[in-house]
Amino acid sequence: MLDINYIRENQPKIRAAIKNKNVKVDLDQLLTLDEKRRQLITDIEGRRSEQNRTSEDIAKESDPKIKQAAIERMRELKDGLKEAEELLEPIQQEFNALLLDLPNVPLEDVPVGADESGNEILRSWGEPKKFDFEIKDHTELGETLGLLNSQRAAEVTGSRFAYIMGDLARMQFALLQYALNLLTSRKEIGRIITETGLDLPDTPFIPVVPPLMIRPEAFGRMDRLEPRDERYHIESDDLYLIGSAEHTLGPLHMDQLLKEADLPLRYVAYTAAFRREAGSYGKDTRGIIRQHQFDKIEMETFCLPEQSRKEQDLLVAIQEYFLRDLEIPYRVMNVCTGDMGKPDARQIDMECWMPGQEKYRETHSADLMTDYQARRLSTRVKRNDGSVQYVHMNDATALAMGRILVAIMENNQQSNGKIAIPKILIPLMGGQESIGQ
RNA sequence: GGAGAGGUGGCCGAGUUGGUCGAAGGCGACGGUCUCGAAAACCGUUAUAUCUGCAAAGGUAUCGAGGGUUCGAAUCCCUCCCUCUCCGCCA
Repeated sequence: MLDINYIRENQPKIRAAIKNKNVKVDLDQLLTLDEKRRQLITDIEGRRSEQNRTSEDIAKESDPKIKQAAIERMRELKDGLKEAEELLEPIQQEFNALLLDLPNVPLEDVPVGADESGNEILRSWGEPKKFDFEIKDHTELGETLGLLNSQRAAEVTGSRFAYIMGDLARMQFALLQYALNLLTSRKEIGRIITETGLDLPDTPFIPVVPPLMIRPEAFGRMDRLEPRDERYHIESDDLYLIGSAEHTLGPLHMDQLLKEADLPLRYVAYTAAFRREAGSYGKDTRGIIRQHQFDKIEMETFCLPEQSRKEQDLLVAIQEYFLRDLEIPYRVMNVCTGDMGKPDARQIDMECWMPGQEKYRETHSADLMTDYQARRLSTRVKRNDGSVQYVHMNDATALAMGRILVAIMENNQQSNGKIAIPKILIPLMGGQESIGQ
């Protein structure tokens, strides 16, 4: 949600954001309603003011005649007030709805574009691997080595589910251990900050095991309830399954007023993520690139407004650090206006090279929400000077298990059919160097 | 699932015979006195949102949410939501 004062004063910017993000919201209607709404509010508050004064007079007045006259006046005021309030209500409702529909405004360096093709490559690392043998994609590797069973999962649960088994399952836990070790270490975070040249506190991430279900209200306040088609809903309890740990990490501080000294707050969670993948029929039907359920390590941070941009850069730096450690070729994408999320002010994606598809595929995302979510959630910070501001929020993938496993499997496959375990994970897998006997 | 208690400001916590209660008190935070400095002590300040306004300032709303009674509601009535405790069940 945007600040109505900001909207009034920055109409060209908002118009551009609506257009570039390819959203349909009637800004003129919003502004008209705002005008009407404020007129009515001024009128109503004037009446209330008189009501309050008269009420005090009644309490103090001893002359029964005057008192009776005042009571009569109060009755009149009450009726007039009711009328005015009934006039305001529908206007306020439509106003609120339109306000919530407005997307966040992209930052200046976000490329303008209609869709994925407008995304900008910021940089890339590593070369797409060349193999001197016939390569397999992860599906084939997984089936051959007994690491994936989609057939059985389809029978037990349905399509887009899989059993991840054996050493691949062990690798998932090794990845978890590896990422958690790094993110919870003040020293490591400090090192990444220094190496990246960012001027930020070295606050480590607080590990969290959050709820996997969420109430519609909290979901809505995160602005993630829509598109509802994409969500799993448990009707008996009116709860939704989260599509990302972000969904229950973000509302961790809703309706709270934090202290400046509390920030930044950095959280990392490991959860399953549930997505219905409505409208993506036929896309990525093979393997585990696109699943209804996948495990993900997710970072979510709350910080001071003036630091949020750097904070996002830090999250991106961490993602790159992971991918380099894992020796996976990747590129960093500056996601364009038409492809980014509604609450995002800036979205950076990581794309990993997937030899099985001969393509870069999205594995990570880093979203800077500025104060857009915080305003809905009412997560504020009391600054040292006494002023109150909305915090800025960032969320970013640490490691999305399905896709990162795919990247490792396909990039590390060897001519003998085995999969080399990334060096960084070997100690976490008991010294084992490859998968497949 | 059964029974009970409760939801008040950054936090804790008074206030329920309806008016002068945005709300005592404590803690915290901030400013000051004292000190070389700090602690302690003492003095003072300290909610949020919104509307009008260039500002100064003022108005309005907010005691879980919504509705009702009343000239007037944190206080009374109704509905809903949430939390906690005990019992049952259970990893």
